[in-house]
Amino acid sequence: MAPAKEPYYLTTAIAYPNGAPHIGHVYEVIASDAIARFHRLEGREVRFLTGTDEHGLKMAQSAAREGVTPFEWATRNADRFRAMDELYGVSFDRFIRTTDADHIAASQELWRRMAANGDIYLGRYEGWYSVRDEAYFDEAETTRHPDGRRTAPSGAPVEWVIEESYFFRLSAYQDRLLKLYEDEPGFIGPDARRNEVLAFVKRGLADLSISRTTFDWGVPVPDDPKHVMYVWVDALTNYVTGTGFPEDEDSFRRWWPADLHVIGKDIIRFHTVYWPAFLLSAGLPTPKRVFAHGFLNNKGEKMSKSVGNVLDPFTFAETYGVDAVRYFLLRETPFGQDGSYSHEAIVGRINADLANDLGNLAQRSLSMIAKNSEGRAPEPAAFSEADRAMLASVDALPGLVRKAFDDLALHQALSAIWAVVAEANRYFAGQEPWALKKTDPARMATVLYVTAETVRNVALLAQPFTPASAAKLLDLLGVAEDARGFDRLGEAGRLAPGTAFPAPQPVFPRFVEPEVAA
RNA sequence: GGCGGAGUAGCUCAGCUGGUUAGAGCAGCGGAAUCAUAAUCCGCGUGUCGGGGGUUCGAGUCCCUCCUCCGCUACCA
Repeated sequence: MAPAKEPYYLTTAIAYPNGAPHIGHVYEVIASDAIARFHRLEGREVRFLTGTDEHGLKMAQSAAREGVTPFEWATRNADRFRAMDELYGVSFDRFIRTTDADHIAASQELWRRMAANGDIYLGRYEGWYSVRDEAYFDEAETTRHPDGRRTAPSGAPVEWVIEESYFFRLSAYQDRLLKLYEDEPGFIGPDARRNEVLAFVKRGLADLSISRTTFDWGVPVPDDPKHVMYVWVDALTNYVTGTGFPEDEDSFRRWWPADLHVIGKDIIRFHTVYWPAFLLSAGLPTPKRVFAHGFLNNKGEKMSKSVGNVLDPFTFAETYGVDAVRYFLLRETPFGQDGSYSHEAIVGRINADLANDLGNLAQRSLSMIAKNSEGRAPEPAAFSEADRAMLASVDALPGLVRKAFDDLALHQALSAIWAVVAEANRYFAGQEPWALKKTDPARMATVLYVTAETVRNVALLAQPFTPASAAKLLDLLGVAEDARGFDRLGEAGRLAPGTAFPAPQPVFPRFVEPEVAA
């Protein structure tokens, strides 16, 4: 029996369900999903958490506008996020909602521990407050108009508000945070983001206002229910709630600290400054890694509702197919950098990489096997130099893919896999099995075997990225469902000659432009 | 302003601690093949490596300077 492997716990950021999900949400969850699937295929026990962040003034305001309770409003939208996750094959283990009872309990427990450590005190927060923005602004940020009105950068009116508020003694954590960044250089990725955070913390930290009294849609502060927690305190806590904290201690100890938080680049500070400080204060371990992905642009332009170029994930999947979208988003953009979407780009990837390179490679080799090998895995003769070179490239792949996942360079994993697909097409064309059919059938069988074995390995490694299509490919190769883990890569799982294959059928369809109505 | 990142073929980008004729994919052009989802394979690039200066036997790769773009510069997330 293989030695037990370390469990792996990863999370996405939780989405603020104050509207419909957009393609940026898809990007984050499928990248996280690929990582989760990768580790499961490696034989690790994985826990994958995603969900929604449902408190805060904006949710309450939207609900009021819709004439429903905040919880009803949150539920309506959370359901759409969950439906989107399910549509895209996101293999989460729990979809957490910050309105879940156990989460509210966990948030209050974390608060109590921070308070017990002397890091929470009651103070007063005052400043120029914009109700619409739900934010305070520095005086310098506001604009004073000739008629005496004062407005926020957004144009929303601001008023001078004095609010009783609990504060978190963030200022006390500067040195400990800097030590954390130094001791664990991989804590923040990519490196450029790490530099930003480092610079930010070195400038000095002020205490953080962590409660509100101006609205009540939030987690009540323990022993002082006229305060609700600042949304981020409660939101960040979801990551420990997801492990069973504080009730289920065994589960908590098993999964915490998280191996990875996948987040957008806009919320780095919350995850790499506030969150570890909260945890240190509460006496809990800090997560091992926080990785910030970039944003997706539409043809180089920011997506925004006002520009009207926001992509609807449901339409997107319907147009191109779930696996095609997953492949495109993870292949086209180096993970951690901003990416760009365009119809031409995605169609190029679908047709060139998926349909032509891999889909057609599978189809041309499998249909020859169907016709010339009785639909069974061929019996190879002695391997030639070319065969050995092909298989050597195949067997080198797992190492490259593992390295790429270690670095969270998902695009490099795909690039390495598809380099082998390209090599296989060269190998196949060079060996000309269709000509060998007449001159040297044994040799033909060997070439077909090597090609099928190559496709098997490629399909195994493609599972984290295009799970449904990879499964179809493995079905076509007669690979049993319990023989699809990464322990079957290479020699350990070589196709057994004589294995029956079902009739081949295309796995990756070409994208054909719809007829334009005249 | 300060800190950080980036500027390499039409497009998207690789190029680690300086070293033979600067690479890949896509697009384009020409050819081959016909097993295959008209897919595949082979061949074809005179690129001021943002500008200028410098160090060096030798720089896309180091130093200086200038230009352009982007991110961060706290309590909106």
